[in-house]
Amino acid sequence: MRDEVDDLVEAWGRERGDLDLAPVEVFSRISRLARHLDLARRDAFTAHGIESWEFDVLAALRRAGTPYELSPGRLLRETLVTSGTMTNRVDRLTARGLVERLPDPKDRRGVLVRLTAEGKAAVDGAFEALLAAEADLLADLPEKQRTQLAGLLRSLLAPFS
Amino acid sequence: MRDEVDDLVEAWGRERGDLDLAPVEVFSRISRLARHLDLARRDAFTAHGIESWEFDVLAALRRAGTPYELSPGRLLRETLVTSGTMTNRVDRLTARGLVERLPDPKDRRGVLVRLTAEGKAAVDGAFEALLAAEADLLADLPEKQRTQLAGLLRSLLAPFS
DNA sequence: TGTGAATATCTCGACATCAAGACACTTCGC
DNA sequence: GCGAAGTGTCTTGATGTCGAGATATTCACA
Repeated sequence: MRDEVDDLVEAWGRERGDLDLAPVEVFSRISRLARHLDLARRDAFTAHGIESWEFDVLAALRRAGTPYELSPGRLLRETLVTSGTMTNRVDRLTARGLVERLPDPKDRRGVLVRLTAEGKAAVDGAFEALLAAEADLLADLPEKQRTQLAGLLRSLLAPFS
Repeated sequence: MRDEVDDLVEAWGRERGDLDLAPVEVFSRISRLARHLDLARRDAFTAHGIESWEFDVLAALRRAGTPYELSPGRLLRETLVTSGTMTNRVDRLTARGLVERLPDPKDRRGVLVRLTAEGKAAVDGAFEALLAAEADLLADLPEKQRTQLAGLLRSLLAPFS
């Protein structure tokens, strides 16, 4: 079975046969899979009427557990965006009624963002759709190999944490 | 060895113990690795005075082989951006002297984008730096496992091609 | 050869993001 | 307690990308 990266490596090999292209075999596939995955996510979420960035924020709140509240600062660290972006996102999610802003009782500088009942329903539905779509992509991979893959990826990712 | 995704899966497991989170173990790691890799790429390229988007375009031309010419249309398919974006990118690369635009002798609607000598030197240097940085990230992974990982990723990616 | 569909590129307006700075409140040391 | 440094959030301006539309040329076919 051949993929796009085989072509990529072949082309580079023709032009730069002096280089060891082994890293490309791994990292180029990771980048491309991430791009395809983004599109698959987008599709899965569209069916549930939410966008990827909305899911990122709602999912962080959902994972926090009841009462589903986090500060904007915490949210931006979870989702790796800047504060200006998070302000904008919370604005739009508030306008859609999926979250609400409340003053932080412990710190009068601060604000808490809380999932509404609709927000919780939306994120739960979207997450199930995402898992289903992802499970499809993995359907051809036997469980043993899937576990092996997860383990290898973990060993690459762990140094960053 | 534990990574960020172990935490993520643990949090979801607390909240949604009813769901099979196996896909997250694979795809969330792929997404996160892609993000970290982007940053590593950025760093490697910065040392060579070019940006990631510049590399994407220059590398497509470089891989095409002499005379290092491709049409804007071909470039946008290679790099997965829209035509408006490619026009803008070619403008900026032309301003930097890394590529030049020439009329397509075969099709008077068309244009060819050609790598200049400086462009070729820039992309070759940047690619070597990228390979070195990526090799570092793989340093702890024995060759056998690296090959195994590449193969597993290929089997996920191939269906998209 | 002429006509309409397809193709190739560029232009333009909208928009999400980032980065830097402003503002309010809190915390810590004296 | 008082002042300075730190923290948390929001505002603002710049920028890169997308998407739709405009223009020019080529292609298919009658």
